[in-house]
Amino acid sequence: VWEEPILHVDMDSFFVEVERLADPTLRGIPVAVGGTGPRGVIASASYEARAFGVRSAQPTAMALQACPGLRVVPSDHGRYAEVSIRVFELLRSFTPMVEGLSVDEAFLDVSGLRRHHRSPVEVGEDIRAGIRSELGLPSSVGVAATKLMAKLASESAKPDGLRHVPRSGQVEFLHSLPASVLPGVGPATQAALAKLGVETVSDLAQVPPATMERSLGRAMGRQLAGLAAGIDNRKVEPDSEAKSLSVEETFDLDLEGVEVIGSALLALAHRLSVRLRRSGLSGRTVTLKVRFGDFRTVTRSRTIEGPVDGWRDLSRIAGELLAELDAIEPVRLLGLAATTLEPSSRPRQLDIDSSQGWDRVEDAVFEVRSRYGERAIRPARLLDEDG
DNA sequence: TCTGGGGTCCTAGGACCC
DNA sequence: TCTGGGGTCCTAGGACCC
Repeated sequence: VWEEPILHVDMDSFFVEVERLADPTLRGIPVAVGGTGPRGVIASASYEARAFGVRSAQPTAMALQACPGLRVVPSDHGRYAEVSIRVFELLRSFTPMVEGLSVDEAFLDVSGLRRHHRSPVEVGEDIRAGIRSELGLPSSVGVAATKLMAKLASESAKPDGLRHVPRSGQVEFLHSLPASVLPGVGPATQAALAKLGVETVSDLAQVPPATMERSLGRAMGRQLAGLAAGIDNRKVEPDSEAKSLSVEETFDLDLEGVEVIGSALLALAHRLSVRLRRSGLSGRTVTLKVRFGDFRTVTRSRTIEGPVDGWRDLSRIAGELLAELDAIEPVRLLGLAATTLEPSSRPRQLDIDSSQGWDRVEDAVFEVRSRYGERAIRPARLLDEDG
């Protein structure tokens, strides 16, 4: 039986490397992928750019200050999604026990591969070689006994490397690290931990679990107490169903005026509807998100009896939720989410119903769009905006 | 330099039911 | 007349992750 059967596979600077496949002049220089507008942020930075302090989630303007020669490439998520599908196909050709964490990251349980491989490390090297030869992309792999250790191992293997953390050495490896490496420990939790005098994982291991639960909450306290002690029983769970679908947009300039805001909301409803229908899903809960000029952010949601996936319904509910807010200007961001998802059945109604005519129109519109692209047909209100 | 977009999970309060 | 405990659902906000 293999002692360390968990692999964490993580693509290196994924968006940047996909862009480099298409444009080799981007190799060997500081490059970042992200928003190029006035409010853009960096999504992925090359290692050459990281040497200048460029980081993901950093405002693009700030990245350019830090690294004046930086090439910033606008992101193309459709293409990254296509490459991601090929990466996951390759991973699943090794084992079905693949749990995706994002477009460029996955856990694998390779326990079942003992007949064909000498060790989990050999599986990891085969995976890296496959991603390199079939897709032309670099990746890093962590091999360990648990998810936590495998993830930390891949992190320390980057870029383009593999690290194996044997079960016997894992506590020592873990305790030397800052507490912020643990999953769920971000800025707020870090500050709470600092009040308890905790900086490293070994500090954390000294704190009584009851104290942790009191200052961090029940779930987080329990989880961290366990992880610090090296206990991580989380299994690799092959992919589960989506719980929400959402779209949002930050505008280059804050929106003012109900007409303008209404049009923007309609555009979002339309985008969300397309994504729901492509996924064959409908939502029973619609959530409107509004970020104001001062960055204050509020959400308003409504759960309804029958699920919706059409832009007319989404737009109407979003408009009603918007009307419930008193001061709505200026608007920096609008977002729309569908949750409490269920598969769309969309049975044909035989009786005459006021919604039927519109359902048929939406079906026809959907058909044309899926054949000619999203922009082929849009609500008339959107035409003067971008088309 | 000024803060993206797409997600997941947790908490807490209130409504409602048994 | 006053007071239960538990479970589920809904809403809003927040932390976190990539």
